[in-house]
Amino acid sequence: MSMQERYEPQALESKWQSRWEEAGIFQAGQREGAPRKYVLEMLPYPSGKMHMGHVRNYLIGDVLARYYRMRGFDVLHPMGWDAFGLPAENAAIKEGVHPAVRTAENIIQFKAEMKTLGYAYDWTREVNTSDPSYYRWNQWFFLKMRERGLAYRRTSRVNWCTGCLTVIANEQVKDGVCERCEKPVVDRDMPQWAFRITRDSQALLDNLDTLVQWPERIVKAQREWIGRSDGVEAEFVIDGVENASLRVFTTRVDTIYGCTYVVLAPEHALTSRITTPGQQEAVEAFVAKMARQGMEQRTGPDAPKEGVFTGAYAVHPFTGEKVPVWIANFVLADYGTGAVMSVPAHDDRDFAFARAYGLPLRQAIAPASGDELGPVDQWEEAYTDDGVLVDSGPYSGRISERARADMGEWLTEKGLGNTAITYRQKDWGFSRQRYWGTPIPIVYCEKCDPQGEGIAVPYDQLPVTLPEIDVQAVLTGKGEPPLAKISDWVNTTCPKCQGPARREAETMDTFVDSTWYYARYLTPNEDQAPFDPEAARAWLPVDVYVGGPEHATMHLLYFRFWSRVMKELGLSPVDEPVERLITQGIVNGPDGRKMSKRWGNSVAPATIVNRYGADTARAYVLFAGPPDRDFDWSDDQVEGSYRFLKRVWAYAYQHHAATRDAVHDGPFEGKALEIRRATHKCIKRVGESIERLSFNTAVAFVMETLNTLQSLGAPESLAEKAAVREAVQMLCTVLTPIVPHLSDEIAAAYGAEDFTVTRDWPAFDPALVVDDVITYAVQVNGKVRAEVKVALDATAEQVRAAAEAEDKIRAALTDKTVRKFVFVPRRLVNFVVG
RNA sequence: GGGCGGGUGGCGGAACUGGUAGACGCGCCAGACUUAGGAUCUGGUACCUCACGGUGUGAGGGUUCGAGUCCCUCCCCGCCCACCA
Repeated sequence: MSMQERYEPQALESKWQSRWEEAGIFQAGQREGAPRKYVLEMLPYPSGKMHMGHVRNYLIGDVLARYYRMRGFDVLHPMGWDAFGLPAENAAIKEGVHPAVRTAENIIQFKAEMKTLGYAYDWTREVNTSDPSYYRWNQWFFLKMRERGLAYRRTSRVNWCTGCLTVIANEQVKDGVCERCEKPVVDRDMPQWAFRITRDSQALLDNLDTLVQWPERIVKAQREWIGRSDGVEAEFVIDGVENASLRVFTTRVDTIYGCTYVVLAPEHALTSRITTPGQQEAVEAFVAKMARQGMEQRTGPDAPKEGVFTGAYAVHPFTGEKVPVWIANFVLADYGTGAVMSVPAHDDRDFAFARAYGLPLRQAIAPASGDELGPVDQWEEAYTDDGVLVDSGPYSGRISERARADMGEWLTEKGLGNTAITYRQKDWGFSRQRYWGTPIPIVYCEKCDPQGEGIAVPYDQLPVTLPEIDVQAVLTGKGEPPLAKISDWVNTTCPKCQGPARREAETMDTFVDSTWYYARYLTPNEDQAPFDPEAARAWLPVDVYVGGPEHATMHLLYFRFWSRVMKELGLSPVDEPVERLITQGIVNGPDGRKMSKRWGNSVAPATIVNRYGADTARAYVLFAGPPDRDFDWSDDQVEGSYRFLKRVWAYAYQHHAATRDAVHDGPFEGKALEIRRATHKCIKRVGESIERLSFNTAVAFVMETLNTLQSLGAPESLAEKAAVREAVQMLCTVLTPIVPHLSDEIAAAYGAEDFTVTRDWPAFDPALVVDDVITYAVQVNGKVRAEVKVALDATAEQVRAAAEAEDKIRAALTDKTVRKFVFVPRRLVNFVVG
């Protein structure tokens, strides 16, 4: 095959893309008996256009997928669409286009754009989460989980827009007002569906230790998010109110003798019962104000501490003293018991609150060092460290840690409390008042289900599909949930009594869709189950999962939770869905700011592909820096990557005619040997770089190799020609994970009839990756004074002799005593002189 | 406030296990080919110094024959979480 002089990426790239597709080389499950690798990137929400973050994300997976294939694995590398969601629904409200229509258009565009980048996907497994054949299994999972008590209905707090008269998402609340109508947003308690993820809080926490190939920061973020605290609950009986007592949760029961009052969340069930008539007005006003504020405002970064006295007193379990009961904004109703004991001397928040309201301080802990802190009323801040208990009755003199254990035991014995473990993690509320999502397969029948708990739609009636709608009339973003407006959909018959019933009008959070999609790719057409458990045994867990670190605590926790559920249901063999997680950094604009419309600093992938070709885009994005690091876009560097590819092309072109048929069995000496050495070092280093995800250095090593080859000049002898031919072939081969189109084109020009990615990753010759002459640095007292070249296997004595023969070294050693001679094989020697 | 990253030439970055700091690329300088080049090729390029030599990885200290890398103290930048008792 001939080769043209100019590198013209556009034409050759689409040619190879179609050839790969025709040959079906990226379809998984074709390599009988080969070990398997499942490489996955987080599936995208199909907006109309890709951005550079997508390009980078998929590229990381793509390089690995191609590389593993060359390493002999049967690789599964699928792609699909997280197709439900808010943007399409918002667009529908604004423009009146049906979300399904818009989403379908977007998918076509997005997919076409992805294809221009040459990703090695198995498109035969494409999944669309908005397709009934997919979301029916969301419904199936929901019913299974409900049977197990893992999905339930509860009352919980939502953002209620006072203008739109509807529930809105957190992202739609800006500074306490609705971003659409700018009316105030308030908290409102409403019935919601939730998944009992907290059942597995401890397991999810424990299993983090097994995720050794996850980035430390993600593991830490999850640990923090689950937020286990070990402490005690202690009971405070309300003075003078029949059968009223409250429990506080504390991790610092050792400070309890310093407790001078207790504080409840305004929403605490006891608040209204214990408030004295004199305080009623103030308390009600405060509670009302809190309800108006919404959580954002109330507990935000610089919300001041505010509270009010209820008039009630509670009995301190240890001292029997009566301490006042307050309510305050900073106490959270949904954490611990919704009540805290206040120890202003030893807690920062309590200190600030006590100071603001003139409440008393009492010291209960002294520094273990014996340092005196002075009178507690004059403290500038709380003393929050552990220490030795003081003024703590029988516990005085004990150290904090011991005291905690002893006091917990005492409370348990007296029936005034118990040790307790609390988690920050909350159950996952997943119902949404949206149209564009999975319908929750529940109906309400007043006759069979007067409590309104919901009756499951029978499995054989799944899927409950979304009805056709008049977009303009239904998707208004206002009032009751869209589906509630479709009377012939929402009105149905009760599966139990066949009488009239209403369907649940809420839909599922789109995070449900992304909990298990990776398993759907295994058998995307399965219609008896979400997926075939047999295939799951073959392919799970996912070997490599690539996505943004912003998913640390939501998606990746839901995903792990769901994996456990799938195992319980006998569908999947594994607890943990993913072996190795890679989180990629952000691609910023050239100005260092996040690419966005606002700054006008976005660079569209399509622009780069059109101008330079996909391979340049690929090489640049990989070369720009390590995958987990952010980088700023640089047009100049793109140009540099393009230049590099042109140079590869030029080298191949230049020697094409003379070397493409050159065969030589050896020996290789002189220049031919140099060429081969460069080639084999390149194979070794690129492979090692890819293994450790250092794609930028992989590219750099190929550049370096090319520099070396070029400086060696045109081949003359047959041996040299054969060496150049090998060099070109190997360059194409090791470059194919990075720039696959260029690689295949050059390889074909050199006579290849295969695809480079279907080759085995080349083995390097170990004899060729070490030079036979080594340059040693010669140091005197740790400073480099000279270099010497010696044979590879030179002994310490030989290197020392060579070093001492250097003028500079001789001069530096004159009149000095060599106290020590350090020899580091193949690197340096150091004369330590005095 | 907490957690996690990160501070290395003019810039992006390299140095994987303590061993010649600055690979590779961009930019810049000089030259070649050119009517011209923002095309391509060749050479140079950490800083100070004419040179000998010296100085350099955010600052300061330490360990070591030897520190970008390990230890201690501190400063700055970015991201995430944030009144969780």
